[in-house]
Amino acid sequence: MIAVSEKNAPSTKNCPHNAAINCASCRLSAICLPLALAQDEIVQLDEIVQRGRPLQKGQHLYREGDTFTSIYAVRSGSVKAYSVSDSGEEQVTGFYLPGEILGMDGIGHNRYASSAVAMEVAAICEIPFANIEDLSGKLPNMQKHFFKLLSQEIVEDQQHITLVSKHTAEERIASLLVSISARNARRNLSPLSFRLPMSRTDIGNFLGLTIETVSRVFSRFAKQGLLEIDKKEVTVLDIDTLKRVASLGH
Amino acid sequence: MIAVSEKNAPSTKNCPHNAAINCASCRLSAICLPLALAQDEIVQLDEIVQRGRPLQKGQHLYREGDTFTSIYAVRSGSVKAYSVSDSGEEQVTGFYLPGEILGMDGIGHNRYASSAVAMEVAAICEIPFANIEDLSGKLPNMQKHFFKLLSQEIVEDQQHITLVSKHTAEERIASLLVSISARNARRNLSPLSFRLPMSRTDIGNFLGLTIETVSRVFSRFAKQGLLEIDKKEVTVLDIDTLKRVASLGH
DNA sequence: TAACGGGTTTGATCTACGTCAACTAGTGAA
DNA sequence: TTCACTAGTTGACGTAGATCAAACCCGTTA
Repeated sequence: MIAVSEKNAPSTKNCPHNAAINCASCRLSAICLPLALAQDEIVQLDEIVQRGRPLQKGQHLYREGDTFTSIYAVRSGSVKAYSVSDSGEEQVTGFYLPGEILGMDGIGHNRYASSAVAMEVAAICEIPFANIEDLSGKLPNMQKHFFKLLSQEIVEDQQHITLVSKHTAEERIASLLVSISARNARRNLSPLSFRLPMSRTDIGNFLGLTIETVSRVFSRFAKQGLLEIDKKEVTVLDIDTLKRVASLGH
Repeated sequence: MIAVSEKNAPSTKNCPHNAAINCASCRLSAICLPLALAQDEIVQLDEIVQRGRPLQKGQHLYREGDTFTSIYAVRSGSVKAYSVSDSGEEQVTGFYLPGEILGMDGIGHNRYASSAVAMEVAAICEIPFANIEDLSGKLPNMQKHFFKLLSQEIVEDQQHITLVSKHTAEERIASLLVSISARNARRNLSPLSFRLPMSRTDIGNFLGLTIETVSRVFSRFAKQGLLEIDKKEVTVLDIDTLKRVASLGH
């Protein structure tokens, strides 16, 4: 909500984080919401999308318990979602990169079930959910796409359950690296050389490991020649082995 | 698909598993799909619901990879869903009791992402998804309800991730027991005395534990006077402590 | 220049749970 | 009755990863 309420503020038009004026011309259109829509339908989507000024690192997009109003698409930068359980411990529930949608956990109870915070400067598109519901009633493509999106998130979460409940530390971390690599490839970025936007603490929390274990596994992978890692900068040297480790049962 | 294709076979009309002829008169209507619909809308839902002959224990409702056609509501008995990863190991993804909906993981890619098998004799309602999409386009209540259902499953899966990645064996098992107890209460069954429909193996798999650990924790809970357990028959003696253990951070 | 603080790495030790193995209790077949 | 088979329990022991503890790195501030 914060910092994304104003539409198309003139002063931000030339900022790289605001390059897209509309969905049709957005370079992410092939992987983001427009993906499933026809040309004329994208225009209708475009009318309900609100583009705000970029979030700074550490700024929240929404907080757990806030009244649910909108879902969000990442346009640039990256966002992490996390929830805090009754017992007070934090659980990182996801990392969101450009073209990815977050906030859908709020639909079920009209309150966000998690908080979302920028891990670096990030530009976000806000899409009010009431408008999505309207549009979904009119455009079968839109309805179908949202059913699919939600369902896919269920499947991904279930795969993540398998990952954290049945796989070793090495498999979990290889899996995360392969996932980020593939998501970069989708955006035509290098799948072998990239910067991890999240801290070791976030990685550990997301994967159900301690920060020390994360650090040790990175070191071990480097020693084995699978990758080079300098702080957050990763260069994958042997993606095939990494993929094998990632999908190894044990 | 198997065994649920024929509609209202006359021979099953008097079977207890076929007590409901329609959604409006079904004793689960308050917790199942009709929950969100108006009287006249339930009639429309009713027209697309297919009620089949009961599944026997061990029979599959659908299998991972099958073309997605329908979602299912449990009318009696119980069903477990599980998926098999590339690496071959099984992951139990959920247990479904009367009034609960399964199969929604198939929407995303037009194939079921898991298999569903009856854990005991079970009556199932099949609802073709194409009809749900049609109806959702016409009835905003229906669309809204399905968005909510899907979103709630996301939130539950994320809570399950927290459970298996951050909680001890005792907390996980207490949590499962409290969940089953609450779901029984919703159906006006005793929350303190019930039969677990699933095996120790299934419980362990679902919670990311071995069968031995499950067994030991049950024994420990019994020794501490929290419950009595005889094979699958559970009597909860101290639900408050059990709930405390279930939501304990550590 | 030093002092500070957050994020990260590395080593030493501990522990919850997994693994392996033996045993019990049903259940059903012949 | 015995045999076989499956599900569950219990005990002894091993281990992956947690915990505890130092130290390091690198901006920032004083």
